[in-house]
Amino acid sequence: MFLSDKIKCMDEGIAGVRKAIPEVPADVGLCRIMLLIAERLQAELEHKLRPHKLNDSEFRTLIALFAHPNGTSTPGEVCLFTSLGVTNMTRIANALVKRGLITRGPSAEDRRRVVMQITPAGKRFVQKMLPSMLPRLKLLFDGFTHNERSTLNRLLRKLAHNLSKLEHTAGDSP
Amino acid sequence: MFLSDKIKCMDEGIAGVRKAIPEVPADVGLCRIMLLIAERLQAELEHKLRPHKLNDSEFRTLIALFAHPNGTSTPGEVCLFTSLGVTNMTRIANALVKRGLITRGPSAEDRRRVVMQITPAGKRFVQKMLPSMLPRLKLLFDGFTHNERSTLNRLLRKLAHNLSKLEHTAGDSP
DNA sequence: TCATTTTATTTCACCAGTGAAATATGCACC
DNA sequence: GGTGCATATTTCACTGGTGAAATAAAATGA
Repeated sequence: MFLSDKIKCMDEGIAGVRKAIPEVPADVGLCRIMLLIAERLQAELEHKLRPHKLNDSEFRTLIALFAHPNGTSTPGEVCLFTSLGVTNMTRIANALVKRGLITRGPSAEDRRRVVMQITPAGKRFVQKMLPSMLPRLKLLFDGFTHNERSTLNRLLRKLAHNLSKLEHTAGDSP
Repeated sequence: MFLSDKIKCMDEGIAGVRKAIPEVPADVGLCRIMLLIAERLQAELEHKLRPHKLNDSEFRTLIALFAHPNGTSTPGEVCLFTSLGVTNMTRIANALVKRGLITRGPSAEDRRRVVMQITPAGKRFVQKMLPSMLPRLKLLFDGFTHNERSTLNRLLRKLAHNLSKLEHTAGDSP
């Protein structure tokens, strides 16, 4: 089922709810559409990776190492850049090691730490893979003017800012 | 860690990648920000539900039934409105039945089908729960003008349209 | 009518993320 | 120099989504 059909159904559904409980604002539609888009976007990102038996988390991890000086970093630091949970990193790194795209070993300076390093094969993979994703990315923003892109960017960051403020407040007060 | 910090780290990370591979466009940041927002938005939605031992999927299902004539529908139809996979519906319905919020039984007209019906307790739950989520939703769009909301809506739908077009094309051609 | 196809739901095995707790090391302060 | 706190990684049990296949009941049509 296509995303546009899902959105149509969602619109209908929300219209029904708002008829039953009129104080529900139209903004819930905005939220739901973002969730649907994100879901589909994630699927789109994984589309190219699947044939190579990698998922998006693993790819992000690989890219984080790629973009790092010496191609080395530690699990905790990689998680900062990728927004992945540290507890997932063990499994993700295992998978990448098994695929020969990174190596992993104990750190010399701090024996609590582990250093992950991208291998030459890993670098080649990123350098081949990343550009091959760009045409579809271009299509994704097809018809967007420069202005629209920057407006979208601004509005999303504004929303993110509000979300961050919400994180501070417990939220079950009144 | 707050969403705004995650976004800051993500921005840094992408800047690093773009320095290494300059043909990577800034649009990847737009994509990642949407994914981060969606993730956080989902968490926000589930925040209120968690004390009641429901997750968002279960709540959406309940609402779909609530908004339906007679409060009855079938798993397949509910999935249309909620964008949930049919295979999840069995588990979700099981949970809602156990909580006494819906009933489930065989259909009289078509014995392949199952009818799900919201119970009075389920209706009460929705009527109490939904309005209690509105204050935080209001905060979420705090500072957004009417115009900004509709622009965001328009741009997201435009993006969704492009995503739908991508779904048609296989995508691994050149 | 009876064989084929379509539709609806369920089951199952698998993948991926999460929080809490375990483990191990480093660091600071007395 | 040992005690207690902080940091880094891992393990584990649990939750939730997915696709493929099983099951069962219509619908189609020769």
